[in-house]
Amino acid sequence: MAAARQTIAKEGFDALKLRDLATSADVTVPTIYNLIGGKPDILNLIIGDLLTKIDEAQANIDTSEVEAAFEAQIDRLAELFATDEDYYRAAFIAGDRSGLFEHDSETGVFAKFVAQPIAICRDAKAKGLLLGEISSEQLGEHIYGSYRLARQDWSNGYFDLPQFRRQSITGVYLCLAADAAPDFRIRLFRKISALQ
Amino acid sequence: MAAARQTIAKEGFDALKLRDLATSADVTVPTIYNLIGGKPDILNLIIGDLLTKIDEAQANIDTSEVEAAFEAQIDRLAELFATDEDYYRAAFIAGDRSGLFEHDSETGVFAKFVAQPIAICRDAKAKGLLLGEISSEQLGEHIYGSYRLARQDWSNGYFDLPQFRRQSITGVYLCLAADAAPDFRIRLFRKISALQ
DNA sequence: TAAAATATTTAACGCCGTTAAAATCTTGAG
DNA sequence: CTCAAGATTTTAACGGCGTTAAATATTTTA
Repeated sequence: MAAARQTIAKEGFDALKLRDLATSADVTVPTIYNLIGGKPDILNLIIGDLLTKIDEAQANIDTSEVEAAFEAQIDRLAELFATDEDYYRAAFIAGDRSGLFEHDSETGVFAKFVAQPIAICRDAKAKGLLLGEISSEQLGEHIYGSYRLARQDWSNGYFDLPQFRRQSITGVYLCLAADAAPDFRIRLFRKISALQ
Repeated sequence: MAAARQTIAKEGFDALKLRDLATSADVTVPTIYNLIGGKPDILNLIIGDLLTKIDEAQANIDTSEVEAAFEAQIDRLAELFATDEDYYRAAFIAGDRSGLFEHDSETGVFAKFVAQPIAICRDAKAKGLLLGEISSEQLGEHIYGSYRLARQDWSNGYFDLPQFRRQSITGVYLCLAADAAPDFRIRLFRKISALQ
């Protein structure tokens, strides 16, 4: 698996050939089938590893302050991705291709991650930062969408990690500003301008 | 090419085998190579066709009214996709995989399409609908992002065309509301609630 | 009508994921 | 310690894929 990680990181998932992998791990191809399985199984292990790492990165984030909460989530992810950028890019591409982030499943990845921004939005509404003219569900879904799009654009190689961070946070603040009460909105305007 | 379109529409791009294609077009495989080229060339023709159709769909849209302009753009696209949903889904997936929408190229697809919402935002600012606290470039880019994400989610099969329309338009209105002047903002709130 | 140019097909190559069956190594009872 | 039973690894091959050189058939041109 270490050899697979390295190959995927350097050359992408499609470049991973079982014969090459066997050579670099000093075994033969059927041994890989015996120990791990075929290519889809390798993919599943990579995706499982990805999700574990993301969960670890998102654990114990203080959500008491709205802006800090969102920024911390994104910063933690950016830091995680930076530890092995090629690998995480490849892992996300593999995940995207295998429909990892489909919306329907109640217990799926999407449902799990979209719940966080929705909860923070509810909190912000309770604090009077948001007007409540737009439902927390709609707002949270689009906030998560901002992150998802930036993440995809980064993993497709359209831009680098610093820009992933900028785009994500700008998107989050933009969504919040849509429903923000006057003072909070002005604060968001400043932050968005600073991110340009 | 008609046979290729049909196969891609029904079974996706990966399911397109040159031998099957040759059989269904009543020629042999090397004839395909002679007339069209290899698999990447077929992909390029599909993508070219896709872009042409999109251009046609977006031509002659009245941009004098802000909300109507955005809604018309999205509705025209949704109508186009509806004419052969499987095919357009497959074509977009092929396009995404070949890096069709990369951001950097000055003359690329991204630069071309992102220019439209930016222009409409400038117009809205001039009309006093937007405050101008957020730059038209930032706003336009995120508006285009809302559409892009919804389009990707649709083409990945995460939701259907009606929801593509809903998600796109909600995203656009959300971005606009972030920088909207009071009256315009209230109008957008109503539209967003209605779309829920 | 014959030769030149073009178009199509035959037949094969190399690469891929995958797997049955043989060979090797490990384990445990007598 | 020995040797059969079990688990592991390797050998060798299969079928399917995109691709292409070379032979064949067709069309065009002089």
